[in-house]
Amino acid sequence: MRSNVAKKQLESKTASSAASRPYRIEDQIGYLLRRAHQRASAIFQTGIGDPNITPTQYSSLAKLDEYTELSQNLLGRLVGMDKATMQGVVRRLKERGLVDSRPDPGDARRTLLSLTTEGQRLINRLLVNGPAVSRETLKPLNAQEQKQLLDLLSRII
Amino acid sequence: MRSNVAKKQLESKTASSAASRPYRIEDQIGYLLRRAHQRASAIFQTGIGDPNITPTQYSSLAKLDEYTELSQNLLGRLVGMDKATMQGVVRRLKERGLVDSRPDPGDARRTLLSLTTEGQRLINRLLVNGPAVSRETLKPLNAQEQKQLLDLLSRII
DNA sequence: GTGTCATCGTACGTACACGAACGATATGGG
DNA sequence: CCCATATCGTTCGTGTACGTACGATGACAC
Repeated sequence: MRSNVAKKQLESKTASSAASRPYRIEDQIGYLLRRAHQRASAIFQTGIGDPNITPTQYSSLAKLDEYTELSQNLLGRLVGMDKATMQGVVRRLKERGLVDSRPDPGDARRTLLSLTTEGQRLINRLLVNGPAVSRETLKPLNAQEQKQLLDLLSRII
Repeated sequence: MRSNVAKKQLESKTASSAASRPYRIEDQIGYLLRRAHQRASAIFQTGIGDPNITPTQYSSLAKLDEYTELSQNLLGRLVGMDKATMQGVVRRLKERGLVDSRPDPGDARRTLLSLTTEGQRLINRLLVNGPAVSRETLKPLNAQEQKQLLDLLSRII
């Protein structure tokens, strides 16, 4: 009841200014990002070619393919993951024999990660499907809009 | 080694067509959505006014404020959450005394959810901060770009 | 060399997110 | 009325995601 009064007051107040519309959850950037990320993950899972590989695992394997050898911490920074999160991702990849680790000879705090032969073989295969997954996710937009969306997203990160 | 050969072949192949650039993880829509969602969540957590309320809990409380009473399943559809995920969110909100439930008199499968007095008071307070959180998240973009991003995101959901 | 401070990896707790399986209930066709 | 089918909510398992705290190591000042 108190809220209804408050809401009505807010509505009449904002209705007068054309620029600000009423606050709706569905129009908020955080909500839209959550939903869009959900859909992208679902498309990834069905299209990447291995249902047991997650988006974060895929990013990690792809970065190791690119750099050959990386410390766990640096890998985390490159793929935008917290070190605590990275720890879990790496542990699972090691358990599956996709990633190997050895102590850094120059810095005893570091663990150097690299792909195993099997991990190399897997990421080579998955990378083929990557473009199709992105294409499917962006399908509702035309080429110019797709480019724009990627640009806008990278600017709010 | 095998991958390096493959990568070079891919590069030289795609370099010839101007439209398709080399495949980089950082430019993929899924990766950008994950990073953008991370940042939005972080801003939400520090700005919404209660560090113990998560974005999904906030959406749920806001929808209950809007509709007064909803079944758990319908609430899940309105905020874009799986029923299994919804179950955990609702359980935590009930444990904290923010949400109440009663059996649907007309359908014994359903549970009707509503805000408690405390839940109503909390969401009224948090909704005040909602616009500032969205504003901060979109800060790197100008007004037209902000509008465009919201439009593009809603179209790929 | 010693103390101070930062960095790296680990461990624990909390909270999404979803697939799969399950039991209870509802609904429509026969 | 009865059965097939669908829906609703729960439970289990796996995997992010992050805050916090911790111990080991490294870097640097003094």
